[in-house]
Formats: sequence, C-alpha cells, structure tokens
Amino acid sequence: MKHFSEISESALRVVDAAEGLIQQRGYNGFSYDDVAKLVGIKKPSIHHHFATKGDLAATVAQRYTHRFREQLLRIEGHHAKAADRLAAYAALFENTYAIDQRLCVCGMLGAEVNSLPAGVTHEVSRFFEVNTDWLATVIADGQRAQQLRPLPEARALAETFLAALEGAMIVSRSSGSARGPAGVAHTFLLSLLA
Amino acid sequence: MKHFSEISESALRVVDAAEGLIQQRGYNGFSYDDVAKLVGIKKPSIHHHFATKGDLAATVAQRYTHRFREQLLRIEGHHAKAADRLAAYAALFENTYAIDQRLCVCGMLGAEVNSLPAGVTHEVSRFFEVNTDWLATVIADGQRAQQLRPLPEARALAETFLAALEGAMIVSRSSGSARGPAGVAHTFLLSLLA
DNA sequence: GTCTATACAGTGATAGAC
DNA sequence: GTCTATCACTGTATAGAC
Repeated sequence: MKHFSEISESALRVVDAAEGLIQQRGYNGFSYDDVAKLVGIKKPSIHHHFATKGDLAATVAQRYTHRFREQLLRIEGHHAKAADRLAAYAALFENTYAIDQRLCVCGMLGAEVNSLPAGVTHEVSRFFEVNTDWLATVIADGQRAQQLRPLPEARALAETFLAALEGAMIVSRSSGSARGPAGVAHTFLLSLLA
Repeated sequence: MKHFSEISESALRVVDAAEGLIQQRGYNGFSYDDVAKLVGIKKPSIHHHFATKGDLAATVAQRYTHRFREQLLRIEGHHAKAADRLAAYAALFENTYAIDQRLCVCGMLGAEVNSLPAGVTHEVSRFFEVNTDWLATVIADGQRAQQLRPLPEARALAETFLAALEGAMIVSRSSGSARGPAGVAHTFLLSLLA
C-alpha cells in the first residue's frame, strides 16, 4: 500500500471523502460510488487512485493514526501535568464527535474488524496500540509525580479510558440522550483524581 | 414487526443465526444468504419468516434487549449490594465476549446506526436507555446506602460504565492485547469504590 | 487523471409451485 | 414452511480510449 504522504492531491480528496463515510456509515456501509459522488468524479477514477477498497480504507486509517500522533505530540508540548494531558486527549474525541457526530475512524473499523481486509485490520490494531501506550505513559508519569492516585495500575487505566471514549461515541449517537465523549471523560477523570 | 415471542421454531433458528452474524460482522456485513447457509435452508425461506432485513435485525435486537432485562432481574434477585450488582452486570458483557469474541448486539448496531433502517435504530436506542436507567438506579441506591462514593453523579457514572464496557469489547477484539470487558470493568469498579 | 463501457458476483426481494 | 426461478439493482473491479 502507498503511504498517504506520497499520494496526489486528487487522491487526498478521495481519502477525505472516504474518511467521512467510514465515520458515518462504516467500511461495509459505503461504496466506491458514494466516494465518487462526494468527490465529483466517476467510480473508475477512484480505482485509479486506490486499486481496492481495502487499500483505500487502510490509507484512511494510516493517515488518521498519523494525525493522532501529531496531536499527541502537540499535547505534550502544551501541557505538563498528567490531568491536563488527559483532558486534552479527551478533547480530540469530542472534537471529532462534534462534527456531525462522527465516530473515531478506528472505533468504527474496530467494530467491523471481523469483516475487514487484513491490511485494514493491521492499521486499526496499530492505532489502538499507539493510543494505549501513550495513555499508559502519561498516567504512569502522573502517578509517579503524585498528581494521580497510584492505583489502579497505569496500563489498566489507559485501556479503560480509551474504551470509555470509544464507547461513548457509539452509545451517545445511538441513544441520543447520553452526553458524548466529553461527558464520559469528565466523569472518568473525576474518579481518577479524587 | 412481529414480536419475537410469537414467532415459530424455524424463525427462531433464523434469529439465532442472524444474531451471531450481527455480533461478528455487523448489519452491513451479513446477507440473507449467510443466514440461509447457517440455518440450512434457502434464501427465500428467510424472507418467508422476515420480509425485510430490517425486520430480522429489529427482532434480533428486540429479543436481545428482552433477555438482558431478564438478566437484570436475575441480578437484582441474587445480589443486594450495589458493587455486587455492578460486577454481575459486567459479567454479562464478559460472557458474551467469551463466545468467540462476540460483540454486544446493540454495541455493533450502535456503531452502524447511521446506515440502519429506522425500526432497528429504535430498538438499539431502547437497549441503551434500559441499560443506562438500570445502572443509574443501582448506583444511586448504592450511593444512598453509602456503599459507593457519593460522586460523580449516578447517571454520569452509569453512562460511563456502559460506554467503557461497549468500548472494551471493540478495542479488545481489534487490538488483541487489551484485556476485554472484564478487565475494564474491574478497573472501573476499583476507582468507583476506592 | 478521468472517462465510457462492461464484466461478473452478490444483494434484497418477489412469484408461484409443492 | 420450503423450494426453484427470477427480478432489478448495486457491489467491486477491469479494459481501453482520451
């Protein structure tokens, strides 16, 4: 698969459209024709940029993970304390959800993982690995500096926080009533700090 | 839509097969032919029992919610303390996940909610409503009896707990490394009780 | 890079016989 | 309740011209 940094400008428009469709409808919920209509070209032109649907989705996930890592770096540069970093992290999910209730690309693909081409599955698992590792480090640092309670263990908290954010997007969009990732993060961090 | 308690024995086998397919692959990831092959009959026979795919999925979600409510009642009958009830609740998710890493039917459908027929969407939102209400009541009772910390507020905790369980199934299945709903629930309840 | 045309499998769904 | 046969349509994907 081509790396997203090497693709043309028209291919980028295809990736943008596919990303939105995946967040709204999932991998099995959109077609090349949907992408073509959004971009304003014909279906075979999409195949010119991405030979298979799996290639396209893998590129979407790859770029999504890359952008997330950029944001993680930005958070480290802007916030020193663990609690502030975790709050800024939660805002990444809230900002995504704020655009037409879009889901996390990898949360959506994660739900569909058993019906995905192998290349996509790999990118999705990498996203979760990157995020869990980063959260675990932030939390462990915060515990060591006594900014956070020493228990539960950092990695367990990291997995729980990530799961709560991913789940919050899904439950909120379906139930209408629930308060979304921001609310869930707030509740979680309250418990973590108290 | 017909209520699931009124359908025939052969229709029940169809619902069983569709339920498993939804948990593994999602609404947009299975076809009438997949169901037919699992049940051992032909595609038009599925249509005889459920005119549309939406009818079938709605019945699956309806029965799933009903069974969940039976389990909630059973928990109330077996456990008096809030913490025990919450742990037993988490076990419902863990037991589902333990069967070939099956997702919660409504967690999966919730992710796909923007590409679902209206009848299915309605059943999914009802599932989340039932679960959030029950959890909020259990937690509020526990807080009143001083078995749980008085903050955060019961409904906020209920939404967060449910989101964490739904998210844990998705993240664990995709990442391989994470510890599943049981681990996440354990971590969450530790924070809640400490 | 985009197009028209097309291949070909699969999709949800229906008609009508047994 | 199940079947064969068939429908109209959409799905991913390819060939080849511009």
